[in-house]
Amino acid sequence: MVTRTRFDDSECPVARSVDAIGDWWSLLIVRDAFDGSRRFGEFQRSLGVAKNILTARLRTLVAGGILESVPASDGSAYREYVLTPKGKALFPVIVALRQWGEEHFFAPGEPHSQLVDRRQGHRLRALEVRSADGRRLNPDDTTVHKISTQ
Amino acid sequence: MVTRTRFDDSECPVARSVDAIGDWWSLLIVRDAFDGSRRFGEFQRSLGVAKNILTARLRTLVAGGILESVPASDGSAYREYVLTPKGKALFPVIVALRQWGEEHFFAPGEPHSQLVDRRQGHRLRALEVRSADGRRLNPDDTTVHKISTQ
DNA sequence: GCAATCTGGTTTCATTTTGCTACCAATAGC
DNA sequence: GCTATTGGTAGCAAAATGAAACCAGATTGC
Repeated sequence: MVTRTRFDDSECPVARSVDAIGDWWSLLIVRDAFDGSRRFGEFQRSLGVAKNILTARLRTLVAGGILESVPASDGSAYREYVLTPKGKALFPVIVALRQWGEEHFFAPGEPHSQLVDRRQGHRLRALEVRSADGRRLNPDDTTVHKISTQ
Repeated sequence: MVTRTRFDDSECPVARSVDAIGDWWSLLIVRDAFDGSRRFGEFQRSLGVAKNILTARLRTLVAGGILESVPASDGSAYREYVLTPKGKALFPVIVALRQWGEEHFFAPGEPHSQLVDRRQGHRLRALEVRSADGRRLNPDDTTVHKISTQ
């Protein structure tokens, strides 16, 4: 699961990312973690996922360095799952998925949960893909160099 | 598959997005489409996926309005699969996944494919989550309003 | 114009993953 | 101590996945 080299495409960063979080539950677990869920039971109630599946996903995410298992913050003997820096770096991915979903899966005016700026309570600005010198880029303005040495 | 209300979380845009593209192959198909793949055989060779699975995924993506089946651009009788506007709107998602992958799954100097600005051949700027008034936001600077009427 | 090949699938079947339910040990509350 | 909650595991049925064989229509070579 963690090292799943199913095809010869592994020099692509997108493929490695998808390998790490590209299944139905993992992304939603990460989303819940951003929303403040920490405990096994919180994830389980929020997602309605079977417990054995949740166990497996949490283990994979911990093994992948996306979540970390830490002592519970309430002083009890239980554990909590919190995002590592690597996990927090998924923020733009979650925001991108959220904005795409808002735009394409809800009728105008249809209610949905909303991610807002804590300071002002406003919706976020739409993500923009930009060049190194700051121009806004559309898909057609970019191209993939097959291999590069960073 | 298209309407898979597996849990009561469907007012969340992230969940609907993940429902549409959140499996291993769909995101990679979309990535390939951004990279210029159009034909069944191109996707199949690029991904190494079983043909029956690819058939199913392409059908789901077309049904979801992400890809569109159009007559082949070379004048032959075959079909091609191209991104719809809704599919092209996934660009920030793919870029976010790519940048996260570059950052966390490659050793410094390890070669990988790279998405570059076509005009200058430079790497893209890292995506930034910003508030409506332009401040850069970290995960902790945001919060989720459970329900909102757009 | 005919055979050979290529494209884009479908079918079949074995394997893997998922998900539901029941169960269970350790902890917490009282 | 007794009971409820937390955080799992075990067993099993159903669904998804994947490999391989097969196939029809389009295209190419000659």
